[in-house]
Amino acid sequence: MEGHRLDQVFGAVSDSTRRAILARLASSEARVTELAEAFPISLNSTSKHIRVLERAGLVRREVRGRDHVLSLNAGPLEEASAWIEHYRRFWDDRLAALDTFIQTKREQTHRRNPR
Amino acid sequence: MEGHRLDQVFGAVSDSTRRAILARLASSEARVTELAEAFPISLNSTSKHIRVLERAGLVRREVRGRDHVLSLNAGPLEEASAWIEHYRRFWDDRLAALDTFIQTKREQTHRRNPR
DNA sequence: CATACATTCACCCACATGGGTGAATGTTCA
DNA sequence: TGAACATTCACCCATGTGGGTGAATGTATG
Repeated sequence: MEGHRLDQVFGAVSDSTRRAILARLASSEARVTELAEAFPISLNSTSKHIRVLERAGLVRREVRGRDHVLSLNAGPLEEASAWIEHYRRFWDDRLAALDTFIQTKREQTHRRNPR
Repeated sequence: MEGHRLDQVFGAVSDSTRRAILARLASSEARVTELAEAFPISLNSTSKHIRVLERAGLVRREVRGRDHVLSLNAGPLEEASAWIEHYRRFWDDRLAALDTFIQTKREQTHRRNPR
């Protein structure tokens, strides 16, 4: 089955630690160690999470000497957003149709039992 | 780390087979076997995928005799959408700020080197 | 009742992942 | 150069998952 990129993006944000990392990076860029200190997991675990986010294109890395500075890149969320919105639109339409149906039913009932 | 529901929703849609199942269910409800026939995986694999989608609340099951009829429930995508939109908004703001910055820089340059 | 059909359950396998520890590598700086 | 620091690499472990097969369960129907 195709869809490699969406797999990675959705997979990356399906972990709450990684979502927290993204939230942290939204306020400002940070080093790996800084991120590790902000969460109750080891430095190495943090490093792995960052790699997952990087693979999905959601985090960019700039090596400055011995520091690796991470920053948020929300670009890849574009496609994910489009995918979700498609279903939300479908859903809204479906709810609207249901509403129309109920409305019609009610009118029919009124016609059959007037007041 | 909290965030259980988003984990399940994002995790569910991070697999392209499951996204295909959702796409199929968007056109009409279907039985487990019907879905299994539509994809190059076994009936049992399909059943497992459906369970994942059900756990995330994206698919509802109605048992009619010996048939289990699945239907799409896009409701849980609401929260997922909100999460993504938050970052997209951040991203748009950031791009706008960058644009303003470039604009300002350009004006400064013009002031320094007038025509 | 007996049979066919729909679905799940109970396993198996290979592989990814989220967590950890300790060592290796690379960079800064006194 | 040598020491301190930042990060990754190479492992280990438990668990989940995507795939499979074969048996068990439950329902419909001749």
